[in-house]
Amino acid sequence: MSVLTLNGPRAEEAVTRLKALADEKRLRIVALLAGGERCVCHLQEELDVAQPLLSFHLKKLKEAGLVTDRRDGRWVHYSLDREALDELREFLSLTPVPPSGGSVVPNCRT
Amino acid sequence: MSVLTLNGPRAEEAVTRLKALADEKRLRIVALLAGGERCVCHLQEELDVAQPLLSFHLKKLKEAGLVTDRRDGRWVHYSLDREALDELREFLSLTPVPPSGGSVVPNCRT
DNA sequence: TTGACACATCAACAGACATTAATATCTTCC
DNA sequence: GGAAGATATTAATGTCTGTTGATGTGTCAA
Repeated sequence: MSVLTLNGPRAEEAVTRLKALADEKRLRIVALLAGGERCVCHLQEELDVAQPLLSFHLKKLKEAGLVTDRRDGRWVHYSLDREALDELREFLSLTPVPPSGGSVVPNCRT
Repeated sequence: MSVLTLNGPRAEEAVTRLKALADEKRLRIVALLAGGERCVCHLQEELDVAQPLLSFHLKKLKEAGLVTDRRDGRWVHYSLDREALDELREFLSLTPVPPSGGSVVPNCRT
């Protein structure tokens, strides 16, 4: 009975990534990065957000593995990790779980 | 011009749904419902979670439009709204945003 | 080396969220 | 009608998260 209980590292990672995306500002950051690499100053201008706050959000996305950063002199450039995003989308395809025929369910006959 | 700033109702809805999914218990609920309709008592048994807490999580999912409920006598059966989930997955395909060629970006030449 | 710039981190606070226990609502059965 | 079962709601509480202002770190240029 391969019941997909959805525990384990894959689910944990998915929750982390979903949490990272479940914020309007971070979603806009990701949308911008979907257009290609952007430096922080660029993002700051586009999003009209305080610099420490932007740094905070970028850190969240980075910790979730959704973006990567690259230092170039004074500037730091962020990119979207498309593979990570695709992984998440595939995860949300949710392979069906058959009703557990074995266990005795209370009264309802579902 | 057509810069996908990712505001508007679609993004709002996406954030709501992502928030709803960004929780381990709710993700497990959704995974179970991916196998078909389930009554609350069934979910309660499978998830080993207090009844009011389960009710709370189901409400979140319902408010996000990810599940629907159906009363049958004493029991309430929940189902996954596959269409809503597919919409979200499509949303995460993130149509690329071209770098804003017009605006003057500070110093970096990204 | 000094100052200016780009970005990250820290400390503190406010609001949001998950959890629990108690209670309410709705339905069925006697 | 009254009791019992299934589910939802409420209030109270602790924890997490987003936000802000101050400060730290790394890099370039003079």
